[in-house]
Order: sequence, then C-alpha cells, then structure tokens
Amino acid sequence: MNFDQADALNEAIRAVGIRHRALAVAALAPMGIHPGHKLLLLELATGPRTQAQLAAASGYEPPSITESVRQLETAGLVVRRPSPTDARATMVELSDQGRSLLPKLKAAWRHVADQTVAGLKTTTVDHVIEVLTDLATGLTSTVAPTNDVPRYRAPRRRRR
Amino acid sequence: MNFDQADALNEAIRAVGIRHRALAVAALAPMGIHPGHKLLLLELATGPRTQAQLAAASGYEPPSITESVRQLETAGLVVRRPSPTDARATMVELSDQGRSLLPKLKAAWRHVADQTVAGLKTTTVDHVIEVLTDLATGLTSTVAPTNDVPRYRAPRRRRR
DNA sequence: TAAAATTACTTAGGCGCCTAATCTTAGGCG
DNA sequence: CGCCTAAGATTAGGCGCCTAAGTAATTTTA
Repeated sequence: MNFDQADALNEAIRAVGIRHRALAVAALAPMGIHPGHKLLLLELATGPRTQAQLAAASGYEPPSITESVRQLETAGLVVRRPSPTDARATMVELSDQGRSLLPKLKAAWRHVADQTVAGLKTTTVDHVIEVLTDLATGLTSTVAPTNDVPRYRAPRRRRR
Repeated sequence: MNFDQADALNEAIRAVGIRHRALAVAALAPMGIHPGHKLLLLELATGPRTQAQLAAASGYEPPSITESVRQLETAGLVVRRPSPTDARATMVELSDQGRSLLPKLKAAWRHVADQTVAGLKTTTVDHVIEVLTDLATGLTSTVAPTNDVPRYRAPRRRRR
C-alpha cells in the first residue's frame, strides 16, 4: 500500500471513531450513561454475567469493568451479588430499573447508527456493514491471535 | 435500520477504532510518540502552522494541542516561536530532529495500515478505503454542519 | 476611537480506559 | 494434605483527549 492510501485509511478510521463516539455520547447522555455502559447493559439483557464474562464480551479490561459496574450499580441499573459457586466471582445482573431502560437504550443505539450512515454519498448501508465487520473480524484476530481467548491480554512486564 | 444491523454497525466501528488505535500505539511507541502526535508531525511536514491551524487540521481541541505541542517540544521534535504578525498566536514548526523522523514515521504509518487490512476476508483494500472515507466525510458534515468551520466546536454552557 | 465581540492560547479539572500490582479463592498434582 | 499456579476482582496510578473558564491580543462596530 502506498503512503497516500495508508494515510487515507488510517485517518478515516480515526475520524470515524471520534465522530461515532461523539454521537454515541450525545445519544446516551440523557439516560445518564456512557458508551461503555451501554455495551454492558445490552450484554446483561440476556442474563446475569460474571465480571470476567463482561470483560470478555466487551473487550474491556477487568479494572474498567470493575469501575463501570460500580457506576451502573450506583445509578441503580444493575445489582451485584457473590457467585454461589465461586467465591472469587461476582455476578452482575440488571435491576428492574435497568431492564426498563433497555427499550430507550436500543432506540438510542439505532439512532446513532442512523446518524452514522445518514451522510453516505457513494456507498450503501449494507456495504458499510459488510466492510466494517470484515475489518473488525480481521483486526480482532490480528491483534489477539490466540483462539480460545479472543480478548486482548495485556503483556505483563515486571513483577516485584 | 433494524436493531441488529444498527448494533452490528456500531460495534464494528467501536471495535475497529479500538484495535486500530492499539496498532498505532504499538507502531509509534518505539519513536517515543503517540497517535495524536503523529498527526501533528505530518501536518507540520508541509510547513509551519499556528496551533489553531493544527487544531483545525487534526480535529483536536485547542487545549489538547497545547499539551501535545508541549510534549513534542520537550522531545525536541518541534520548535515554537511567537508569530511575527499576531501577538496572540504561536507558530510551530519541525526541528531538524523532527524532520529526520518523518521517514520512519511514514513507514510506521504504512505498517499500521497494512496490518489493519491484513485480515480482510470478503472485501478489498480499495473497497475499505472508499467506504471509510465516505463514512468519515458524511459523519464530519453531520457532526459539524457549518460549512466554513469544519471542526467540531464544543458548546459553551455556562459563563461566570 | 472606545466598547464589544471574537480569536489564540492556556490552566484546571474530569472521564474513560489502560497497565501494574496485590489480594483472595480455586483447582491440579505430587 | 500442602503446594503452586491460575483466575476473579480490586486498588493505584497514568495517559490522551475532553469541557469550562480565564487572560491577552485583535478585529468589528457604532
């Protein structure tokens, strides 16, 4: 790939990421949550999860999960309780309030997607989805090449 | 757009952004710089700029530019001097050291792009670039609808 | 030409996500 | 059984970018 192509690609990805995130923040702010929270709430929509499962599903690191779950708990949207089978683990599930937020959440999420593709000139929505999922899939396997642990595992550098 | 489509789109954008950024960080770290710095250095490759011009070109907010330029100056890659024509403005330009870094920087940037598309299965590079630039262009105009000020201008809420 | 508005930059502080390191519990194995 | 390693969660601290708000200089305007 020549430099101009590479630059166009890199810059487009960066710009899309920034703009998309701004849209997501704006759409979710009225509900008092952030883009990272949204991902966890939708994951919890299909049942309780441990924090480790949430980390694996979201791609976020465990400390980020700890913090986000704490925020969601403070907001009254999720409940935490110890796992009955593993004393190390914490189960997280939606509260009634959290569950009742889901419809609005999904609507906001659709709105973000609509805004994202509203300005398309030369391509179609299906096109965009195909390209982006292909790109995302390829990138995920590139960055985290192990098969059974798809999430990125940070290298441990030093141990005291 | 239905919810599954919207979710696929949003998640793909999020995932691509995160992975791509991770690649960029890894590629630029050996040079001691971060993705945001790279953008500024390449912009400066074509000549001196004021910080306001850097903000407009990069899409970053002025305070972020202040901080990044300070870091680049500390690293010896750029030089700052007062504008001869506007006492408010600061001119930023590459130092010799900064200029000599450009080739390595461009190579790293190409490498990031290559890695980004290395895992493609169902689409081609040209395809990806077309879709992403279309998306980026559309999003930019959506988020910042004014014509002559393309960069996102944060709303001022309160003034004391 | 003085007041008002705008522009360039900075300081202060926040937020989301990260890595490093630690604590506790689980589970394999001699 | 008692190790020893791995796994779940957390604390501590860092980084990049943000918004809010302030100062100083310039341009607009009445």
